[in-house]
Amino acid sequence: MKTEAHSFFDAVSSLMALNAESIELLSSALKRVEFSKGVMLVKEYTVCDTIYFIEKGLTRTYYIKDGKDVTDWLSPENTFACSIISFITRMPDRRIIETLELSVCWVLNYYQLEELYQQSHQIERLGRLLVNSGLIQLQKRFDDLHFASAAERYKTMMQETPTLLQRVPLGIIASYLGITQETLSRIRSQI
Amino acid sequence: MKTEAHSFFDAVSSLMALNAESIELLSSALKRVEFSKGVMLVKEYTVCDTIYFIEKGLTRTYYIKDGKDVTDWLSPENTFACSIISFITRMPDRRIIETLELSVCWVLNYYQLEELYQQSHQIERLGRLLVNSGLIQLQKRFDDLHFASAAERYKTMMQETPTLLQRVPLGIIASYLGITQETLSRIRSQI
DNA sequence: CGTTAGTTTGAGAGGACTCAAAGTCTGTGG
DNA sequence: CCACAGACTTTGAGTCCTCTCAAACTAACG
Repeated sequence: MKTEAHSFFDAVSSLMALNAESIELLSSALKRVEFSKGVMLVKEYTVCDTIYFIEKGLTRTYYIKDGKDVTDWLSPENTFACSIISFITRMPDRRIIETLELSVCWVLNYYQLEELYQQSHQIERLGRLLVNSGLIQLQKRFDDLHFASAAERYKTMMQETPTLLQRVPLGIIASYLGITQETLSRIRSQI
Repeated sequence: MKTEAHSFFDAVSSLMALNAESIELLSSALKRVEFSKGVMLVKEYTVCDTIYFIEKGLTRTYYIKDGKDVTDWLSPENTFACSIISFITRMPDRRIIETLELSVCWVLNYYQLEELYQQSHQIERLGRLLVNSGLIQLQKRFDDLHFASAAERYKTMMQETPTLLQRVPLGIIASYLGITQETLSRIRSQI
């Protein structure tokens, strides 16, 4: 048995309790990998075969729209990074994932995960619950973008993920919030 | 065995093949209900205990933000309607679901579904795949809202769901797209 | 045929954008 | 330990998109 992936199991324990067999199966599928800052984990227009659980560090998922850099998602420690549309549909996607800091990840391969789903009802359930929680997070960000002003969105982020604001460059935060960096700078100066 | 829920099984067949047992289990859990136009299926600030599969008709999910009506989701035939955050988290949510047309639905109760998940690995898998496809739809709308102009969003909708534009009042479409109805009216007059 | 729901049009205000330039911070090499 | 380069942030001016408020118009329904 490999080194136990503590942080991964800690994180998913809030969703459900796993029995020894499931832990064993997952442990042998999870691989620990370290990446230095600025490494591209998923390339543009490729099929994403990997889920990254971030034990330490930070990644961002972004794409290029009309020559401009759009930050889709930020994944700090104890969260997941994945080019989710590509992972699910098995089609290439424009999303790129890169590390913003030196990062330690537990990686899970698509085909291995599919096998685990076949073998284990419990892991299939865990998969469902993980997607559930992803859906909720996305829905919350969607609501925020839907009818909140730039300043409201920034305030939401100050409440929800204040640490990210200190670790991530302003331009990336701005794009994550759906505004320009000049606008964000001005919002910030008024608070 | 109850009347078979043809349209439901047709819709999910693209996700996976179900064996006879799963079909039997789901059939006995699904209940067919008709609602006239303008009926509230889920009330504001309640826990949503039901998934609605729309066989015929149309619902919208919306909430009131600062006294204004925000349309979150539209569910035409062969899609699902659910106050998803509430359904998953079991917490009350501001989202309201109402019918916009006379509608025929197959309804699935939260607790019955949980039982089915316990009993059947295959149904658990179906649940996971359904959430997957919900996540993809939401991600696409999120992308659209993130860095596309009002006109671009309208054009996307013309491509993706043109029939909705003819069935749903302009004010609701506008709010679904995250703009005011006056702006949408002006965009439309320029095309 | 009147009432209500839905849509369009107008004028003015304001938020966010673009382009441009000036600061500020930080790490590295001399 | 300083100086400089490159990355990041702020500030300014002008423009444009979208909003608000108000009013007129149109369609649908009982």
